Amino acid sequence: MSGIEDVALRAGVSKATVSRALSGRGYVSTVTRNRVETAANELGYVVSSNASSLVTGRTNNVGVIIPVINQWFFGSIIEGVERALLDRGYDLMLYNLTKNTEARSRVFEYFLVRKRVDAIIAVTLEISPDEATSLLALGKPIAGIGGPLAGIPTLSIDDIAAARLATEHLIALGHTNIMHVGGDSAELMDFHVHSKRLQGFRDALGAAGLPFSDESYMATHFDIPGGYAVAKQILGDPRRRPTAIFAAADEVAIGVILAARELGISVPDDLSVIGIDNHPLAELFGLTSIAQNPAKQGEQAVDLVIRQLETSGWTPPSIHTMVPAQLVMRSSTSAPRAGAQR
Amino acid sequence: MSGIEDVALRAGVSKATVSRALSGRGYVSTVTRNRVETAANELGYVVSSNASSLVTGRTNNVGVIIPVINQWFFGSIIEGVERALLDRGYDLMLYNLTKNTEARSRVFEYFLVRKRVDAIIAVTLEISPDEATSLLALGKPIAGIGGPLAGIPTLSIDDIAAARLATEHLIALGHTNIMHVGGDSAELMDFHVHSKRLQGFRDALGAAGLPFSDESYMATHFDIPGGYAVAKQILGDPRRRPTAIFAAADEVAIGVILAARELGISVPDDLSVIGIDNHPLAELFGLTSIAQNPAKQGEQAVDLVIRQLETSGWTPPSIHTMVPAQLVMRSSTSAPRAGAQR
DNA sequence: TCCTCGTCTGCAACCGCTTCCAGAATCGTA
DNA sequence: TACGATTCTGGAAGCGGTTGCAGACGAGGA
Repeated sequence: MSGIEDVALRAGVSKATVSRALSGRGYVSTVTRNRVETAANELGYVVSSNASSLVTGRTNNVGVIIPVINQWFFGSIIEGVERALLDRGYDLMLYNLTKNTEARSRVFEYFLVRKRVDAIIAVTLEISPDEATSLLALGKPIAGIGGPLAGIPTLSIDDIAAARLATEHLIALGHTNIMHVGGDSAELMDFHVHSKRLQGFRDALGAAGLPFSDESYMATHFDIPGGYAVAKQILGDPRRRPTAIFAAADEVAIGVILAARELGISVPDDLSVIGIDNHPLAELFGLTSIAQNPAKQGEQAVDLVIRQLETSGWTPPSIHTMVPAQLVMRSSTSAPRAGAQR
Repeated sequence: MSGIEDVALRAGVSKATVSRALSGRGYVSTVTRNRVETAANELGYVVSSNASSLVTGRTNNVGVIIPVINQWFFGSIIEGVERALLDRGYDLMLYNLTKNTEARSRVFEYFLVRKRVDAIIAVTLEISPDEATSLLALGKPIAGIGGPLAGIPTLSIDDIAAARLATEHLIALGHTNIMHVGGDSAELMDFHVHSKRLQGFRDALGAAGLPFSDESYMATHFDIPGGYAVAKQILGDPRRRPTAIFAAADEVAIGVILAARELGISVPDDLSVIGIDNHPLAELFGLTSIAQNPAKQGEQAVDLVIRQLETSGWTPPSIHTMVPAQLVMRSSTSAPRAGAQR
């Protein structure tokens, strides 16, 4: 492990010049730069990011706080963030923030604080006021996916609009008896999501003059088994069965489709199903969906914090940005069978 | 941002004593320690891990190199690794090593080298000899999940045994016409996996005196659509249809089940299906499987590197360790229908 | 010709902590 | 009482870089 001194010796220059040559800061003549570079290569020299960080105050790390890893939406975000960070020369430090309060407070009180990250990306964080305060108190660039979160710039699809879009699609097809299967608010996702998608659903129903009641909505886990379980209940009673179901996520929708198949209910002839996400499995199930792109949201969040880091003085508006989401039509939705309405 | 000097002043001691008091190394009287601690708390002091790393040479980071994030097996590993690392006071630096050669070499030549991690966990790495050399050259503790990998300790289930176990289960039920759907070797997984699971399949067939031919095996993508697509082919021709399919992964197996359902083939009456993983969705599909626990494998890998880091002189044997995998019986396998054999 | 300015380089002072070393204080025991 | 061992503390030297400052040099302008 050779140090900068060794390179300096070998190149016949001072440490300062080596530093300047290698980092590209300050004046260095071309010939000197080349000498330094070859010397560094020959020695296999690589700067100690610790030493460098110590004086510059920059770690070139970005912390990512995320509540779940093993789920399409979250995994995609991580992939997008990771790629974008590496492209810009930053490393990704991953913190899986579960509801486990012990590990949770440890992240806030211990890990994030030790001056190890330059910026933070918080993904669909259900955050307590205290936690928000500690985050802000770090004085570091932050961006959130999900939200809105007071005081920090966030981005996500417009959940209300997406839900409205999905519902309107069903209404436009002629459905009047539509149910919504949404997220359980105890789930570990930004709780706004669930209420907003429900809100969009209600808005669309209202705008079309369709009734909304307690029976129009059921909550479940945000995954395939969750959708399956609740659909088994909903579809079990033929007299109460809707002609269409809007699921708050594709995974839930797929569970619904599986349940319908098991019950001999044809999709879309007897039941139209629509979800949100455009999950990779949507194609296989012919699932009509509202597409969003979590990987891209990750990249955008990276842009937000990196730009803040690299253009001094610039601060993004602490505002919630809506990214677009479009309808992707497939075969799980169609006009209701004639006479199928109650 | 107060430094150690401020704490020293406030506590009326020297920097050296503050350092000792806070790190718990060396002699410090109880009363002094308390004074230092309250001073530190009052100032909200927290050590700069950079400065500390610079002198100790320890970063308290562990790098994780992983080819895929958004898949159950890999996501689970990350979860397990993350939890185990945080428990031990280490941070997780994530490197998603795709086949993209540019990003790939960047990880090897740039990121891993900058003295930013104390150890490395490599997950199912298809690694070139050059890359292996650079990894070893870092001189840092490494552990791998998957493998074996020359020169580094690795761990995984015994793929041959797991495949044999799965196949033997089918044979014990009375099946004689069994097909294997395995991974595409172009896939981004440790290629050993595919060939080993095929090997275990062949071994079991051979041991039972059953024939193996080109028609006994098909390769596909290691996911649900992959299993679905290939099963559509396999099951499309009733005369060639096996009575049982051993899929190399549960996701593939689920794709097979979905295809079978669509073709009106009853599982398990007309077709038994078994997979490997015990994926969370296995339950929903009643899928019999060989269970493995990737999160736990992640924890074990962490143990391997951390122990190496913390007990000086200790080096784990550069050996491949097999972790257990057991049969989980569900409803997707049964004896073949009488007379169903060719 | 002289001066100014931009380019290039080295010296040395840090960045914030850890740790070696030496000296002081306390303690146990001969 | 004396003395070695043990506990406790501070001074100071780094860890490996970056950067402000100043000096040297060549070129262009007055």
